[in-house]
Amino acid sequence: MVHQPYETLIHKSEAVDADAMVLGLPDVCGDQALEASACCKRPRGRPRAYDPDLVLKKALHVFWQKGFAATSLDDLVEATGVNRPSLYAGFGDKEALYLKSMQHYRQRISEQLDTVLCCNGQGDSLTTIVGRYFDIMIGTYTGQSEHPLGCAFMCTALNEAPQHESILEMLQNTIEEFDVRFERFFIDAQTYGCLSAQHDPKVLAQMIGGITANLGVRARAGASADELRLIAGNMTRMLFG
Amino acid sequence: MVHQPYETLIHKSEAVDADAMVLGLPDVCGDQALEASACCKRPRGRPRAYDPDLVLKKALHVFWQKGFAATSLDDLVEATGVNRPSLYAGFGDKEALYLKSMQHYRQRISEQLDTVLCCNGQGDSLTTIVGRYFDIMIGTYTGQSEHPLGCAFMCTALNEAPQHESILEMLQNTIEEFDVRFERFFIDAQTYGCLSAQHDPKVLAQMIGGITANLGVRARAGASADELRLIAGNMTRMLFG
DNA sequence: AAATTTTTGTGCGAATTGGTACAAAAATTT
DNA sequence: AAATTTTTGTACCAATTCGCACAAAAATTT
Repeated sequence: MVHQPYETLIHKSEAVDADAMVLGLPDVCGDQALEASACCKRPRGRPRAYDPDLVLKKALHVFWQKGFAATSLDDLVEATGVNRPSLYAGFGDKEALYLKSMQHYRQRISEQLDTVLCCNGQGDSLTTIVGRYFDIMIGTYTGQSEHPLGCAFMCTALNEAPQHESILEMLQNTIEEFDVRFERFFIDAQTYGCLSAQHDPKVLAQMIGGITANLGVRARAGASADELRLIAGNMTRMLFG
Repeated sequence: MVHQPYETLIHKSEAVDADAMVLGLPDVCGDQALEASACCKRPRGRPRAYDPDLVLKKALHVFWQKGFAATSLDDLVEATGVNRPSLYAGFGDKEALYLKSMQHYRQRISEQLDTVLCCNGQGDSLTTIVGRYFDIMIGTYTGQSEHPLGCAFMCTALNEAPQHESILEMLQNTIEEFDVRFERFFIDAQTYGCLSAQHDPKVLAQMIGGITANLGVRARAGASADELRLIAGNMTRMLFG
């Protein structure tokens, strides 16, 4: 079996990558992937000349800047330093590579949020925690380039959603994950007495989503991190202050 | 002077179209455009076989669905029924046509909002007016196709902004116009006693922007008009109720 | 009716696109 | 060392891309 990224062939139109992330599956589909993750012993054939995670990071940056459709394989080859057939063998076609890059992005943010978004009633106040959350998002929205790139999901995935079933599903999963995460957070906050029972956690979560969306949009339109922090602060104060 | 859409050649990287809309200039650049708008007498050459506004509307629909980059001129020719050189002569290149289509979209919404977004203290309550605003937006976000297309600006213009100066500027203008409009609305509401002086109109306007963004995103991800109305209602109640 | 002006429509062409065939290379296994 | 397995790199292909040249068509003006 050579040059057959079977993973993408099978799961193409399912919410693979979301599940893959949850299950911790590798996001490379070459033949070396399985054995490499199963055991530390080096696999059989010629070793891969690139670091898959680094490639995904670099690919993400191109997609983030130019969008999915306007990013050519030549762009990706140039940015990653990996030539075309290797990209193909390792990650599947352009769409699969995009999905994996976006999962990379999603997971990176997800891990950051894990360290911050936790309310057990003993740590900082709700507004402090939410403020920290916004700082993280503002950081990713403005810190990728000299020109702020905004939210990768809203700025690139939304555009493709109607034409690419798999991207639409990833988008839906991401929104759902976001909602659930914040709903749980606010429920916890209520049980630990950090938030009055008057508030509806679901609605608050959607509110956070709206503010986040606002920040992501304004960043892409050129707003600086300082401007965004000001906006986020105003919003947070209005909601909880 | 034949087949020279001079308008686009000159103003390419300025915020033409935004100004053009404000000034009421025509969004066709063929040679018949000027005289046709100046006087009702028919211009000199062969008459145009298409209705410019209808073409923009049809072009918008394609851009809205597929995004700017993934929309080919063949798509546009097929959707509008106007062949390639005529599109070119009438509207300029693909980017110019996209900009004009988006201005069409923006103006259409703007006119709808004019009829609703007015607070003189004698009509309906603030929540009623805001509710009507959201109904309009939800209508445009879900009413263009069997599958909801979301917000055309967020879903397509955001994607292109870093690569196309003119699209970025249009985006900035649109955001600015939105903010100003709602800030004024809330200031009026305060002067007429419909809104307590505690609220900051600027922050409230950004809040509305956030909620709107949220709706636009969720629509593109497949949310129905009913779901969106529920969300908008919850948000509105949290802010003003 | 001839001249002029503008739009239309066919058809093309240079460039770019995504994807792949195939042999060489680099590792492990026997 | 020979065989096997996997990745790499060159080169290429068919399809599509955007934009335009040029003549025919349809109107007004002289």
